[in-house]
Amino acid sequence: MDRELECMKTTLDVVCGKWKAVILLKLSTGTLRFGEIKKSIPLIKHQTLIKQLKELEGDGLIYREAFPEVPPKVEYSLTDYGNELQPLLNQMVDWGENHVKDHTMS
Amino acid sequence: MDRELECMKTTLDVVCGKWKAVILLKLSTGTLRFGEIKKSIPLIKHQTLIKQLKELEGDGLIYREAFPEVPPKVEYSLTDYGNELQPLLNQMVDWGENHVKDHTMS
DNA sequence: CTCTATAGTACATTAAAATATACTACTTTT
DNA sequence: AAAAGTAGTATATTTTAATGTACTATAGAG
Repeated sequence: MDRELECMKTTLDVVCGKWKAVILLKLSTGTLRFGEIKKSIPLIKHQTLIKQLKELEGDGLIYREAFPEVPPKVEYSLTDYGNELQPLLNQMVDWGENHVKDHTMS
Repeated sequence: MDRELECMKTTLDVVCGKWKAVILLKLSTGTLRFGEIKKSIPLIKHQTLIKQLKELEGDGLIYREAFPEVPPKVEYSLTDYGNELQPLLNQMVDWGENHVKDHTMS
């Protein structure tokens, strides 16, 4: 088919959840616990975060490590695969930087 | 709030429709008619394309020019604003290039 | 003995996106 | 006179994504 289209679609499918790129961005500075991610993205809903983390893990972009403690402790970090997204993430921030205006969040 | 998050969200909201980035990519090589875009993205549905084009136009990323002919002729092209997305679009293709595998389209 | 803290699960509901189907306008071609 | 071609509109339906609410486990603090 159309190789370029196929490549674009691959990226699009992996990165374009409502908050996925934001989550990846947060993790790009290092490992974070579930609660830390949540706090750093105030508008994300609990269930939504859980779901997107699962999908990102399923796509091999992030790594999940659960510690057998009480209360539970779970750390998330980028895989090498996910790390390769960094230039893209930065580019996204850059474009937004120049075009964010009266953009209201939801 | 969090500036970086806000910028990322701006970009995410504008680019992340199911086919938006693909449409922008197609237009990045020049003006195309509605039917040409449609043919170049075989899996996109008629209504979906119409809707995404409208949203892209509403977001100021593409320009729509309708010619008063019969049958109708409508051309789409990137605005300057949309053109600034090119580095990002290329980056998306690049990442996909390295990670497209058994990716099945839908 | 009760309360707090964390990272979930389970289930129901709502909202949004995608899809399907049918129809339109007007000119040119057959 | 009928058919084809383009870029839509209108409407209904289905699919997917996002939310909301309630509940769980268990150690340590008080």
